[in-house]
Amino acid sequence: MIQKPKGTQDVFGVDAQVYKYIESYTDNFMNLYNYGYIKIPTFEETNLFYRGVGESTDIVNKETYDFVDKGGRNMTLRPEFTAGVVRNYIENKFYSEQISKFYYFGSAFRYERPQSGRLREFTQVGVEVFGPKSAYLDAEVISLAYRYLSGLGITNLSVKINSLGDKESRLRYNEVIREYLKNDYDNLCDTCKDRLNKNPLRILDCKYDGERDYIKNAPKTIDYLNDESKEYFENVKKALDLLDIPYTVDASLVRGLDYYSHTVFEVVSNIPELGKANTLCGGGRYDGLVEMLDGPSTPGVGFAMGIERIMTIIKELEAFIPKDTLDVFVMSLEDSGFAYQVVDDLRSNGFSCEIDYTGKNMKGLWKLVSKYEPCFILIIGEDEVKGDYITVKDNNTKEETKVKTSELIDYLDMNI
RNA sequence: GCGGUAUUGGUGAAGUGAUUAACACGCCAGAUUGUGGCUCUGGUAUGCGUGGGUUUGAUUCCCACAUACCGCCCCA
Repeated sequence: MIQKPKGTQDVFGVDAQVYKYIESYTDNFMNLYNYGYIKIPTFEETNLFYRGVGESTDIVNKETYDFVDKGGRNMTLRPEFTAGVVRNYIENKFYSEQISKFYYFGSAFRYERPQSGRLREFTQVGVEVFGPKSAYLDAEVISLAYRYLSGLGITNLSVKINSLGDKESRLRYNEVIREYLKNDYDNLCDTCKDRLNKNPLRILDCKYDGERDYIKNAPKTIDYLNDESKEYFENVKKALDLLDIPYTVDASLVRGLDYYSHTVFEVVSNIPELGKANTLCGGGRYDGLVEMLDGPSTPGVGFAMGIERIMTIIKELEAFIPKDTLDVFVMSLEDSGFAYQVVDDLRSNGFSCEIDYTGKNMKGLWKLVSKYEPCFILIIGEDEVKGDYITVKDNNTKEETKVKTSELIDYLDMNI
């Protein structure tokens, strides 16, 4: 028997309802903020992710699904969306506009060891905004993430923010941290020794070294921001206060991807079912990325969140109660096939409708009624066909009414 | 990629080196051929993740592989 590939899942039943609910909620919600839906390719040239996400990241180093297509091209299944959205922005020359706001919703792929809340094919929803560099915009994106999640009924959220500063601040900070860690080099874990050269910021984020006091007391990026970066960060915080978004500044928050600058943030949930996979949303500002991918220098800001983790919470909190709303169940007690015509007619008129196809007797048909819980039950037997009427039973009041066949649609319209 | 635990029907599961693999839910049929969700009766794994091995005999022991979950790592 062929099984589904490792780290993938079939989504059906209640899960599928929750998934579709989130999807349509997303469309409505993003419309409120005037973000436009964008659908980008599931795979791109491998190089895009190398340059966009960053060669020093694990995502690109060892977690991508790479393949060579029949034309000999190196391709990669998208491990995230930002690089692809930026590529689209540049390729379609959206930079002729003052501002571009996009949102996306779809699968991303990472070759990882699966665990709960961590899949090889997983679903991300996210936004990217290009053009203006405004603290209000950073705050909009953060508040959007927060309100999106609370709008889904998720209550136990916390927002963490930090600033990495601009390029100048970051370079200066890198020197400071390297100097600070010079004496501690031998105590660092192997990955952090490597990080010291490539991306020293990440050491603060290390689960192992990050727990040691020496690292906890290490210089923080926010202490080495230049005046401009410092002011920008202050303005973001002010804007968040203005919007009444609760947040905490977490100086050790640096995010794993290379492209971030200035504002970085995460939204985490503290419900135990998520375990360690409790980061619902991660994002920030990436002012250098468009330029890095051969576009004109353009500021950008965005985030991504994981739908599967959101689904876990929604189900746990019972924030979403799925309802089967079948309008009508049709019972056929004669064999002219007339009942099937009625079903077709009802569906054409916008009523959700079901009928039995397995030739059940009365008992079995009523069992189906119990299962589907329709609003109305139509009984079509020989008497009805002969008399040109249909017996309509209201499943709430249990009252039965004889309705002329030609007046059935009107009757249901008035009573449903 | 490293370490650990697990894998029995549609589902939740009990169980044993050798006769019919418990129990419960679900599903199917009947009691009840024009009114149900209750009850009762019967049916429902030629099989115990896959492939090897040990054995007179393995679902039970051993090995490998696969998958799931937990920890590490990483992140959504």
